Amino acid sequence: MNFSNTLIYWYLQNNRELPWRKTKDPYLVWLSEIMLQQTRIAQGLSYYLKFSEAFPKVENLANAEESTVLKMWQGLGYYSRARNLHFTAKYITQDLQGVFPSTYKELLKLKGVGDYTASAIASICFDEPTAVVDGNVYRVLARYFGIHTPINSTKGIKEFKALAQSMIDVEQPGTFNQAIMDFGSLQCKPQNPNCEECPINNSCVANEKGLTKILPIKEKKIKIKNRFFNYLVFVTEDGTTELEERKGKGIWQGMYQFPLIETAKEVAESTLITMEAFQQKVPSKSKIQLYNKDAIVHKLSHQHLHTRFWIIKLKENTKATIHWYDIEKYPVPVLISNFIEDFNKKSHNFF
DNA sequence: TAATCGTGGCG
DNA sequence: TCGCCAAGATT
Repeated sequence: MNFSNTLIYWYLQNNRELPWRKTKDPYLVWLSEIMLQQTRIAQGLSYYLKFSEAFPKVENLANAEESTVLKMWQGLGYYSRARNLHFTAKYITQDLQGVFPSTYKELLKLKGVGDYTASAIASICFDEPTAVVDGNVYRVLARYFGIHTPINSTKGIKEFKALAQSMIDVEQPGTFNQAIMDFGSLQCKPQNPNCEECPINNSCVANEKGLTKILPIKEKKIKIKNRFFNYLVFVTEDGTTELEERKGKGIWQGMYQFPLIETAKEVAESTLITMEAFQQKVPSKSKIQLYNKDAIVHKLSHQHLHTRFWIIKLKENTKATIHWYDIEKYPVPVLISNFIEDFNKKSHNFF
C-alpha cells in the first residue's frame, strides 16, 4: 500500500473525535481552523465549543461587538486572529450575503486565511484537492523522504507544499489532509515518535538512516527582547480604577491594560516618580506602593516582559473611570488577568 | 523577506 | 529551568 492510502487507513483506525469533524459547514470548519493556528487542540477545544455555541452561524458572529469577540478569545493568544475572524464574519455576512467562498483561490482572499487554512477548508468542505502544510506535515514529509531543506526557508515552504500536493488523494483530499496531520500529531511526534509500531517505518528514510531526531530542520533562532513594564494600578475609596486600550502596532492590540510606563530597565520608585510620563498620569499627593518586588517575567514568543505593578492610591474624593466589578468585562492579556485575580485576594491590604 | 504576533505543555 | 513547538498569517 502506498504512502497516502496507508495514512488514510491509519486515520480510519486512529483518528480523534473532534466536534468540527462532525460537520462540513465551512463556517464551523473555518472557525476551528483559525482557532487552531499555532495552537494545540487541548488549548483551543473549549474556545471552539464556546464560540460555536454563542455564534452558531456566521451572521451571529458578525453581529457581535469586536470587544465581545476579543473577550471570548482572551487567553488563546495571537489576538489578531480574533480581530480578523470578526472582520471576515462581517465581510461574508454583509458583502457575500452570508455565503462562504467555496474555492481555495477565493478562500485565500479572506483576511486571516492563508495557504494552510484555505487548503483545509477547500479540501474538507468542498473536496478540492489542495494539500495542507502545517507543522505536522512538514515533520512527516521531512522524515519520510529524508528532506533536509529548512522548513521555514522560502525554498522549503515551496518544496514541501509541492510535495504534499503530489501526495494528496484527489478522491478524498479532506480525509488525506486530516490523516497526515493526525498522523504527525499522534504517531510521528516531534519527540519520541513511535517508529517501532509505525505503518510506514519500512519505507521511511529518517527511520532507516536514524535521522528522526534532526528532521525536520528549522533555521534561524529568534531573538528575545527584554522589556520592562511598570503598570499603574489606581485604587480609590469608591472602588474605581483606570484601564487603557492598547492601540497601534505591537503586542495585544485591542486588549486592555492598566496605564503603562515602559522603561529601558528596572526602575526604583524614586526614579519612577520623577519621570515625566509618571507625573502626567498620576496626580500629585497620590500614595504609591510597589505590589511585587520581584518582577513578574511574562514570556511571549519574542519578548520577555519584566513587569512590576505599582498601586497608586488616589486621594480622597477622587474618582477613576472604571469600577473593579466591571473590570472583568474588558478583554485583557493573561499577564493582566493573572494580576487582577491575585490582587482581588489581597486588595484589602491596599485600602 | 524576516520579524512579529501569545500562551501553555513537555522533556 | 529552559528551549522547543503547536491545524500560520501578516507586513
